[in-house]
Amino acid sequence: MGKRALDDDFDLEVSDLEDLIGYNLKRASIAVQKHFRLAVGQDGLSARVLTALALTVKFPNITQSELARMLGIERSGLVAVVDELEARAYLRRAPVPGDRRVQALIPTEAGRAAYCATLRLVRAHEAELFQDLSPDERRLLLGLLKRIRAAEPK
Amino acid sequence: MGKRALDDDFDLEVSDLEDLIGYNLKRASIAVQKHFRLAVGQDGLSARVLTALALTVKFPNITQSELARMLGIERSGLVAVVDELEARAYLRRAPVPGDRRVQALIPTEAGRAAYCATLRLVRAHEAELFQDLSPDERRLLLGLLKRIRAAEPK
DNA sequence: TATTGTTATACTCTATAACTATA
DNA sequence: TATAGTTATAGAGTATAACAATA
Repeated sequence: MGKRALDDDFDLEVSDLEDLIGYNLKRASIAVQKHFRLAVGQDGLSARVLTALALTVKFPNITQSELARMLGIERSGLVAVVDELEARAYLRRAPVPGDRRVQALIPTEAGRAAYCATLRLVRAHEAELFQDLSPDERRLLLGLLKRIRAAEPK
Repeated sequence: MGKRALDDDFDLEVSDLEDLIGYNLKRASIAVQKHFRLAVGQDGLSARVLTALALTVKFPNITQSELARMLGIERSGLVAVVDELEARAYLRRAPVPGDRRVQALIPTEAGRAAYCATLRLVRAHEAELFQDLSPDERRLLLGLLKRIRAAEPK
């Protein structure tokens, strides 16, 4: 057993999973999403459907390709999401004059209302879950997370 | 259109997805995991298999039920993980004298070496990915994430 | 040729329920 | 009856590849 092996053992002592940002990020994200599901309920929108609805409300007439790019998923994966939102009558696929390949996504009044209602639930859920973080700490955390997101590969 | 609707619109203006901690947490986590997979390579351990190996190295003779509880997943989901680690000869399932229901997980020398090597890759990946966060900022982030994890429901 | 939406398909991660062998 | 490990199965969520319609 040479110095190399000893160094390895030392590394094991002083640094493990709990010191990795990625590990803590994932566990924290899972914790928040569990709480999210409890907050929006059994029949509530899933996180990914909510984000799709949010972007449709924010950018009416967005196309599915644009939406997929913003969400960071493939076009193919978005079909089921838009199907669900259309089945709930929260948006409709509308033809675009001038390019018959494209379907514009247009939120309905019910869609906007559902978005506002769900967002209110989610804000309440975050207020409760993060109650022992001060406003300064929340702002700090948000800023750090955005900087990490900005370093995303590809 | 009464005051209620106007308030909703105002809320929409000042607060959207980008202000939610949960949304940023998930996107940041996805970004880090993408980078993680690039760092460990095609044949490298996945994050969940690495965490199982890490806990086996840290707590030799741990049982699968204990490991599942620590990882926050069901016993059933752990079987494939332990199968993979055993197939790689990184650990073995060993009978426990006194209770023939239990299988203790014992890391092999190759398992400890693989854990050290992978952890070194992961630390390099985090050092690169988080290079524009100062040491203070990283410590701060870790602390905030741990406090969020501590609030996990159930 | 390239792009949009779509289908088919598969893989990862996770959960629930039921089985077996023990205790 | 309760527990440990296991199997079978299903459901999200995602990705790749291919296709038809259109540009």
